[in-house]
Formats: sequence, C-alpha cells, structure tokens
Amino acid sequence: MSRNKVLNEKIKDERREQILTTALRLFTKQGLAGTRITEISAKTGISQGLIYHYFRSKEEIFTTLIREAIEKINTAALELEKQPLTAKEKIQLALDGLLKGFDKKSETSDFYFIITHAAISENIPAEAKEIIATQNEIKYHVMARIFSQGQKEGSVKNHNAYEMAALLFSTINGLALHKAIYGKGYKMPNKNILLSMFLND
Amino acid sequence: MSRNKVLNEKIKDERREQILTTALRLFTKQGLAGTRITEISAKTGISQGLIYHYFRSKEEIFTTLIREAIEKINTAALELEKQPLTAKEKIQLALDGLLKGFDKKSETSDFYFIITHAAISENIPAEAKEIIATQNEIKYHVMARIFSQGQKEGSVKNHNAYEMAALLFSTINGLALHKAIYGKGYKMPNKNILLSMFLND
DNA sequence: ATATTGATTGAATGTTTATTCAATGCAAAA
DNA sequence: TTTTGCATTGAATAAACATTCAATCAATAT
Repeated sequence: MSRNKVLNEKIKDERREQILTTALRLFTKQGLAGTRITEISAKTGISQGLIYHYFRSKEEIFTTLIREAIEKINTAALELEKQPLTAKEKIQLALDGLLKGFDKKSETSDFYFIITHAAISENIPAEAKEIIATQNEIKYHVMARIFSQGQKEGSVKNHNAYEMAALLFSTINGLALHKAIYGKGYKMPNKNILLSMFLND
Repeated sequence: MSRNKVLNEKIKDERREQILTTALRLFTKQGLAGTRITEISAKTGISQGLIYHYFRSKEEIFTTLIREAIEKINTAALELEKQPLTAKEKIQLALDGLLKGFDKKSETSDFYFIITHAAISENIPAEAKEIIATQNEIKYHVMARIFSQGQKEGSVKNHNAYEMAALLFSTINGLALHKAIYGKGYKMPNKNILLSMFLND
C-alpha cells in the first residue's frame, strides 16, 4: 500500500467540504456564471488544479449543492409533517426553525436561496434543472397539507392551502435574500408577525 | 444635412428601448455575468455591433437599468407618501399597486428584482454599486414613515417601523422572485393576507 | 443624381475564464 | 530507504465571450 486509506478519505472529504461551503456562499451572492473558479480557489486556499481533482467542473459543484439543498429542505419538511402535533404547532415550529436558522448561519439562508437561483435561471446544468423540476415542489405540497390540516382544526385561515404555502415560501425566500444581502446587519422579524398571515387570531 | 434628425432620434430611442427591455428580462433571470451580449442580440434581433453603437458596454446597459429601476420605485414611494390619505389607505394602495403590477407586467417585478440582484452581488459596475448604496434605502425610510404615521393613527401594529418596512420589502421581493420564476403561472395573493401582518384588526 | 450622416452588420480581435496536464510533495508500507 | 499512490501545484491550453472595426445600407437635403 501507500498512504493510509483512512487519512486520504478524510482529506478528500475535508477538501470537498471546503470547496462546497465556499462555493455555496459565492454562488448565492454572485450566481453560477458570476462565480469564477479562481475565486473559489482564492477563498478556500485550494489550488484550481485540486478543485478539478475533486470535481469534474464548476457545474458539478453547483449541481452537488442543489442536490444537497433540496434534499435538506425536503427532509426537514417531511420530518416536520410526521410529528404528532397540531398544524398550528407545526407551522410555528417551521417558522421558528427557519428564522432562527437564518439568523444563526448564513448557510441556512444560502441553501434556500441557491435553489431559487437555480429555479429562475435557464443557464444551469441540465441535471440541476431536472432536480429542481421534480423535487422543488415537494415542500409546497407538504406545507399545503399542513395548512389543510390546520383549516380542519380551525387554526388556519380559509384561503386556498397551496396558495398559502406558495406565499409562505415566497416570504421565506424574501427573507433569505435579505439576509444574503445584509448578513448580520439584518435581524429576522418576530415569527408572530409572519404567523398573523396564516393563523386565525 | 443627411437623414431626418427627428426620425433618427426616434429610431435611436426605439433601439435603446428594445435593448433595455430585453436586457432587463435577461438580467433578472440570469444575472449580469450570466447574460451574454449574443443573447440580447438574438432576442432583440439587433446585431451585436449595433448594441455597442448605443451602449458602451454590457455594464452600461446594466447600470442604466439600475438607475431607471431605483428612480421609478423611489418616485412612486415618495408620491404615495405625499397623498392626503390615512396611513392605512397608503399601505393598501401600495400593496394593491404592487401586486396588480406584478400580475400585469413582468417588467414591474423585474425592476424590483434587478435591484436586489445588484444589491447582493459584489461583481457589479462601480457606478451601479454607488447608486444602490445611496438610493436603495430611500423606499425603506419612506415606508417606515408611513408605518409610523399609521401607528399614531392606531391602524398599524406597534412593532419597530423600520423593521416592518424591511419585512414588507422582503416579502415584496419574495413575490417578485416567485413571479420571475413562475410567470403567468403564479397569481399574486390577495392583498388582505399581506396586510394582516401590518394592520390591526 | 449624389453627397452626407447616422443605422446597421458580422467577421476579426482581444480578454477573460474554465479546464488540462506534467511535475512535485508527502505519508505510510515494504 | 525505497516504493507506491494519492494530494497538490501552477503554468499551459482551450473555450467562451465582450468588444472593435471596416464596410454597407438607407433616407433626405442639396
């Protein structure tokens, strides 16, 4: 043998993680086309050559992030739905988790926003487009079901459930965007203000 | 002399307008770096050479749009503020105008979103950055003043007025984004849902 | 008719950026 | 201490793209 297999694996994971973390931030702020490999290289301190050792292309980095972001968000939504809670509690939990997440780590809002970026643009890798086309709507459906549950329970306002879900994620995206722009300088609003759009008094 | 001066002026204005309209749509969807001059050329049917006859560079097109967007939005905000109306009426008018505008013309939401795009990105022309830095906050201040007025009048909830303004524009941006993604497929929510975040019952 | 002036084109040029590659470094096993 | 296999580098190459330019067109005033 040569070098310790385990160590190599660890190094590999570390490097990939560094690249992905940095690329997420850059893609969020500048978009896929607006982010140069040299920037990722400079910000991570990893040479361009090494970046291409771990990823086939800039687009592959992007697609990897999209896959990760979508999966994270969908899993969280489906987990939430499963909880043995009232709809009102689920909605409160969702908003609370998101707002706190946005305040704490830029990664949380970046994950939200990069999906939006991918959804809006035509010039993204075919694979990323495919993931968005098939998986992005899941969270809308989950949230719509939770709103429906809440309407039966009497806690949620009686507008079309899917439209409310769309409005919720619109708002969340707006906040993620704001966070991406102003960073620490922007404190998320109190969740009760947002809740007043959806819940009966 | 040569050609009719007036006709030439008209042609010039028409071409510039075509270029700007198309570029606005493309910049909104793909960003500055993600939009190629060849795309603007193809979509307008105007040759690349002619685009450069009317604009110094791609960046100048972008900066022109930013200037236009900011001015349009700020003027509308300041006009609204001047009206002899209650704060509640002003807020209703603002939301109504925006939501209807978003539904009717993609240009309205694009104008909103391109500013956000410029605000978030570091790689934009210095001049555009300058405009954003100095002019973008105006609408927040105007709206905060309107919320303050409403708090005195008793119609608006008692949260920090500037934070409410930030939340309002966050939400508006989220909707503009949604519209940019889904186009005709997305109908704006009823303004009363949004109003319930800001107004007392 | 033709001279003039701006509109218009698209191929040629230059710049920026992604990607490749040959060479070197480094930890562990033999 | 030599060999092995992956990590790592940065300069070389290639691709994509913005920008320029020399030439042509079209309307009108003379």
